[in-house]
Amino acid sequence: MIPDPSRMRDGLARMIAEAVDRIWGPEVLEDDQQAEVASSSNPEFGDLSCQVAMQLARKVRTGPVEVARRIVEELGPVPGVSSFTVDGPGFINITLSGSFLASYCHSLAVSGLGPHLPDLGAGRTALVEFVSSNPTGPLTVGHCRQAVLGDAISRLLGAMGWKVSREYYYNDGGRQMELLGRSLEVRYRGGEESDIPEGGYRGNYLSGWAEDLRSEYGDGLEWESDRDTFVSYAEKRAMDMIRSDLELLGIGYDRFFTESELIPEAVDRTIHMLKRTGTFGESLVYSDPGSSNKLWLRFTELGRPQDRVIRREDGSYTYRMPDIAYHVDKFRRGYDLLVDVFGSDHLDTSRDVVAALEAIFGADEVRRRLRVVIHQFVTLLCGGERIKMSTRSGEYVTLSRLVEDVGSADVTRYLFLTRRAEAHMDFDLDLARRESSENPVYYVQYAHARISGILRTAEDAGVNVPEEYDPRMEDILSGVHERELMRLLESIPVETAAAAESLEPHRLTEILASLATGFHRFYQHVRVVDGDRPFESSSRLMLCRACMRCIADLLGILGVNAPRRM
RNA sequence: GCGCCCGUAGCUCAGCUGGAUAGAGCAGCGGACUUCUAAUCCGCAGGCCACAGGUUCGAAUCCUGUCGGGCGUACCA
Repeated sequence: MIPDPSRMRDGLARMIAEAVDRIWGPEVLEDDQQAEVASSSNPEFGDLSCQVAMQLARKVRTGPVEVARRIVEELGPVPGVSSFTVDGPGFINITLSGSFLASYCHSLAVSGLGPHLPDLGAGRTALVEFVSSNPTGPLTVGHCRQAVLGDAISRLLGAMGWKVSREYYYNDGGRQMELLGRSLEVRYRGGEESDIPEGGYRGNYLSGWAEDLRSEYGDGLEWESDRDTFVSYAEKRAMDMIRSDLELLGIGYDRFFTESELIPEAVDRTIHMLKRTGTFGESLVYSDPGSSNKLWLRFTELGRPQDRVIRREDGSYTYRMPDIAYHVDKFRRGYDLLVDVFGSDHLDTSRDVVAALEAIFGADEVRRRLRVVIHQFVTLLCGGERIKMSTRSGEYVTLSRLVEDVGSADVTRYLFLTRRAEAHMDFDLDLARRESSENPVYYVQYAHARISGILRTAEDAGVNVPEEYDPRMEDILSGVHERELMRLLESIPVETAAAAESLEPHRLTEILASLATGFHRFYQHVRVVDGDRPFESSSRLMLCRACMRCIADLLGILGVNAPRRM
């Protein structure tokens, strides 16, 4: 059996729980979680630790240190563990054996991180919706964060065994598109700035489209008769622009889903469902007292702050309604997991959508299958100035401009992923550019490139990593620096799984930084390739290769390249 | 006003389903290249974890309140 950190931890937790059962009886532990075995914070406390003794002390009326001692005594020797100690207020600290760590690292070196990541998805399907910006102009810095976040979450789930699809949903039939078409038409006929309607779009990109439109269709188009041409042309150009912006970051979708694919059947059906689900015999949907055509949804009945109009006087829907119908559609399509990635400006709407879904499918079902990630806004600092972004005014920093200014998709992606979604983010453009040689990304990539260099040197010297693990390697890797690096590698699969479970890709940047530091430190102290000592070289090379595979695999999950030379 | 998010080193941020001395990058200061890449490493300095209470054997982490900042509070999306 391949040595594996996750299995080792689970196994130890189970053994500890069983030991507790044998000593104090099965009713003492509330659940298996209580005996959880986690990474130790500090090497002097071993590799792993368990704090169950401190939690049990009161219940079994024994001091925590004594509780820990009895558990350790009951455990006896465990394969893969070199020692158990009781430290501090009652921690059970566990030191893994050199052979366990070395053979695990051999597996990493040969097969990479993949086989050691827990199969959380187990082939189940997930749909990740992100960006979903209406096609009215180029994507901005704000979308950039969401794009990178959604893509990284998708990759992360994919790495954990989920079958992931990415979807972009947009409204192609609403008032916004009408305004966009109208704004294009003004440019097309060479109208004045003041002709652009209230709420219309003023970006320069529209002039270019207008020119192209003229050369394609001539200059005889009229708003009254060719409305659809203007609108659909604008939509097409806008979506082309969005797609190519996303491509700059290496982001693609499995499907672009438009609102018109829903209307009218799906929306009507959804309204029907909501009508039937009212409590106290009262429908969730009710007509406006002043107009039979206008419909309200009784959100207050669902614990939301206020009722909302879902269908206007003229029969068109407000944005919440198709959004709910779209989510119903996604539920119906049978995905095991739905992930929505939204900016904080959509929080309120999202809550309403979730409330409506709970009314239709039941709260348990929704809680089990839908997870919403809300990220905070990005403030762009440029020349010490804060830039407020707005697509409509035409004043904004576009995603493509940003990627160009930062100078690299890798850097852009990585920098956006170093903060957790809920944290506000100041993105200092000057700093991103200026620091680009001493950037956290390059720090990590450099570790990868350095190891690649070692591998090249090793190849020239005829040193390689054997296909099969050789138990004698354990002795070579017993030095403090080797040991330290193996300890670090041991924690990676578990940490990665935790990042996936919480949908927090930023944790991978933390893992990568510590991995790179670990390697750089190791490199400083240990010579790997030594022509006179082939077995030593090969053993250490194995460790380097394990490290390199982990870095490459984790960077891959973030969508960042792992260069072999820098 | 109400709802959600945030407040940790000079700056940007990790750490938050409670645990053992609070971390990183940048900026500052001082060291280390005859070496598989110095885009590196080592050291120093820098903190009432916004504030006040509470729960606990134990709180940056959980609860309450206060003060700051962001977003939302549309028959726009």
